[in-house]
Amino acid sequence: MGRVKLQIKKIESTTNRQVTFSKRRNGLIKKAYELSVLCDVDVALIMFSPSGRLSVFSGNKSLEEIMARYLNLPEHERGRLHNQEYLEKALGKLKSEADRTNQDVSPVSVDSQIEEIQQEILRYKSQMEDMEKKLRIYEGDPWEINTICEAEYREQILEETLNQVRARKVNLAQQAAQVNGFTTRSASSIFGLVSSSKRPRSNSNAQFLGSHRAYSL
Amino acid sequence: MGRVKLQIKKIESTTNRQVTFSKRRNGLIKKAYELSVLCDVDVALIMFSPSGRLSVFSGNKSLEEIMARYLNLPEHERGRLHNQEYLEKALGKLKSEADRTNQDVSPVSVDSQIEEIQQEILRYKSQMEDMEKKLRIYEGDPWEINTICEAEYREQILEETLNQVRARKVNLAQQAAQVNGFTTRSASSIFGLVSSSKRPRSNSNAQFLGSHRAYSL
DNA sequence: TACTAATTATAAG
DNA sequence: TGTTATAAATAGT
Repeated sequence: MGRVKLQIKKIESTTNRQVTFSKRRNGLIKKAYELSVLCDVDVALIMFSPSGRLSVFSGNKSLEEIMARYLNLPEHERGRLHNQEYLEKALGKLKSEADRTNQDVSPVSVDSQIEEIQQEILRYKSQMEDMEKKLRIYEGDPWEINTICEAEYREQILEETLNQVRARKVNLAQQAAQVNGFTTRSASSIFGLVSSSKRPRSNSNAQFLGSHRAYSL
Repeated sequence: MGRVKLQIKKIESTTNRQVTFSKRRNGLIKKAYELSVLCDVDVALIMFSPSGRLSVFSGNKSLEEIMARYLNLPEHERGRLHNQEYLEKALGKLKSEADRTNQDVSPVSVDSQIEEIQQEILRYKSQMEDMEKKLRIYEGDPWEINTICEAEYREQILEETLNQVRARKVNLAQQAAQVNGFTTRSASSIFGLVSSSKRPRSNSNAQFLGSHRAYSL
């Protein structure tokens, strides 16, 4: 779509590429959004421009949730052939090309756009409900727990978190002790010392897979 | 694009929804592909249909690579506000459009509707920020805590919550024991016994119990 | 699945 | 950034 038909290959002109990126990125996100709403599909979309700039979209479920779901899939279900499938289809289509005629006129239905936005708000709502659910684990009234099993589940999560926080406290205390021991260091080196304290390597990507860990806020 | 303008909301007819999904899914993948080539962008796209069927696209880099890059980003760079960004842009467009076409039929004040919606979005935004702040206490990465004081604060809250949950567990266990001791009771009276167990006056972190109670789950 | 009318996206300016 | 002519996507059939 545009004044001329564009070949699908890297746009050489940098500025042109940037402009096109900006436009198409918005278009892609819009399409992803429409698909997620129209067809009730969970969509996750991540884009990294060459300059490293990140763009992201996800539907009602969070990006992390969708990625976790993908990662938890059995290997064979996340086959690597999807792109190829598409490319082959595209090639086939390429073989049978036809042309058409166009007409214009483009009335704008503000109302429908409003509805669109209202839908978006609904999605916000559902995101919030997600967070509510998570928050309930921590802040929810314990007296509303009705099974021992549920109580133990909450207990376990809380214990885990508590242990982590305690570990961090110890870690911070150690750092403080070290800093006290070397007061001749320049402020900058002290700061470097403090901020560079390493966190233990998170094993595997398990950290992303746990339900309540999915959000790191 | 089609014979009629389609409202962006879930398509009710199942078959219709499936057809639309199939078409738009291909369209979206094609767009993603074009963007990745034209602009040399890494794109990752994951879709889960309601029936659980997976569709996937990624550019030259693998999906896993892109996801890993995303997940390794500093927390604050993957904020949850991208949708909002889109939303606000859409609103802005809407407004200017309404202004441009305000000479034709517009019985209901479109502007006021928009303002209303904007207010609602702001409300959501601030509520979500609130919740995120709270959630951070529990789920926030402990390794981002930078002062012992803060660690102790979190520790205290977690301990309190944990104690409450444990108390509730004990309470539930006692109830279970009682029920076992009186199996001749009618089911209804047992149920009454369980649900009527009194809670001690909630102490301490009642401060948190306000906002999220508004929602029932 | 293929067609076509109508909508939507976007390349160029 | 906003506009316009044209290409592309797609809803209904």
